Amino acid sequence: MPTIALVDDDRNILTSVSIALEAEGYRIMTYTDGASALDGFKTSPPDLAILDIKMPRMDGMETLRRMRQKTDIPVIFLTSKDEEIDELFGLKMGADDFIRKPFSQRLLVERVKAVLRRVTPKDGSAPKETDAKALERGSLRMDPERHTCTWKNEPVTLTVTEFLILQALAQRPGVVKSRNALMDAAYDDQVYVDDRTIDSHIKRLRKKFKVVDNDFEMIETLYGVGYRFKEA
Amino acid sequence: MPTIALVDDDRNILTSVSIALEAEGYRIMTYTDGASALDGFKTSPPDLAILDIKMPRMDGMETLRRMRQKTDIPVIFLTSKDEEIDELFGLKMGADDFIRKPFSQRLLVERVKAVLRRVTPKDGSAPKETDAKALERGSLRMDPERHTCTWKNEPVTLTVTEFLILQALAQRPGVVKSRNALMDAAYDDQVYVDDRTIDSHIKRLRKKFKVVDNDFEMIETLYGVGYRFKEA
DNA sequence: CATAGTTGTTGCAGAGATGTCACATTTCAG
DNA sequence: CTGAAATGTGACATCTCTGCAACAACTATG
Repeated sequence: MPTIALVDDDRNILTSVSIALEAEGYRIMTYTDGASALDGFKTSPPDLAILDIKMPRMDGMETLRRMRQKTDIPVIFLTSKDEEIDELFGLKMGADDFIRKPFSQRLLVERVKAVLRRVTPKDGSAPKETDAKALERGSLRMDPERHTCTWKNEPVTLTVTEFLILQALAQRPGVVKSRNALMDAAYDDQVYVDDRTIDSHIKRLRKKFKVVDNDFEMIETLYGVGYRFKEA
Repeated sequence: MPTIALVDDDRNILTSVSIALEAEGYRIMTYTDGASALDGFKTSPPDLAILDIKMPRMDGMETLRRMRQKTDIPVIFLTSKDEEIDELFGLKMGADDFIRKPFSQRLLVERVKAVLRRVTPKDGSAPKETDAKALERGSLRMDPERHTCTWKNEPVTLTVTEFLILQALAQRPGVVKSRNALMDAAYDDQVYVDDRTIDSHIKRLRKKFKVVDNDFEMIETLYGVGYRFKEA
């Protein structure tokens, strides 16, 4: 069963929503502020996060922004009536849904199900690692639809293979990808190339980024393991 | 009679619009969220989809985004007064029309008819891609109804195929279209032509535009990916 | 039926991308 | 510290993709 993270400074909401969702069989993790939530996500990332948009210390927006630097965990925002403006911004940040307070338990459960259904294809098809979704990781931006890539707003021209490899790396910053994993990301199944080929592409990627930023060091090498995109 | 899919979380709208459109003789399918709509489209694709842009907010956009990866079913968005910004975004995503809430039944029916008229050639042949709405992208103007095309107010005479291909490209500036995507746009389903054929048409398009503007460079080639119309 | 216009295909040359190799350099275990 | 293994790097041959032009088939039209 999917795990759902609940982030809200209002403990009443925390408990009531927990009960409602647990009744549906979901596993719930609760946090009272964005910072600790982000912390918790590191060790045990949920399948879905429900964020209160208005929290002390770090609000929902900021929490989402930081989350998006590392993952694509779907997010549902809890908003008040008078926070409509934020929704537009949230949309841009990659929020998946909004629920206006006050809300019924039933509505919430429905929305949660809807988002999860959308994100997880129910048929047994392998969850596509490489989504056609635009990516933003710190100063890196990639848009598969447009086949564009920018670093610190400077355009970087990548070839198809380079694009796919970088995408696979940037998808999960801080996570090591073996050369085989990168091959899977860049080539059709049944196509096998030498390990060292990946090295070449990494070399070319680094080179291209150094042109626009001489201090570019985002692609790290893990001796004997693979490569990873540096965590923000 | 054409089938129209209606996607909105507000059941009042769902029923009232259904009634209005059914009165015109259309077959209606209703969904309360984007996910189930996409699901339904798989088995029975409609001729037109009307999406509420903020079912939950993201859902309209996201639904369209996912639709556009597979089909070119025309889409009309329902938006609120204060969502002007979204229209720009929606246009980028490839929406065909927008209707502001609140709207009259008569207006809605009119728009639906207009979009369907453009998209569906009067004979029973399969609807091609191409939203037949007049298009204006920077200095480019295309009017499918009149089959006219101008660049910087200078007329450019295009053949049917050329027109369709350019239209597909200009529809979403900055977005790469693979040769296959362009074929889908220009030909009936099940018609396959050589990749190089697209190249030929691109060549002819470029040539024709160069006649009126020697510096015309709007059609970009992306090695190994496809073509794209330069973003404004 | 003739003609002008349109369209799909083909071949080729040039440009670009890619995989591999050889060699330099780094890392790591012992 | 030392050697083996892994990685960085530049060069290069190969392969792929694209632009172009020519051509033949096809279509519409009168």
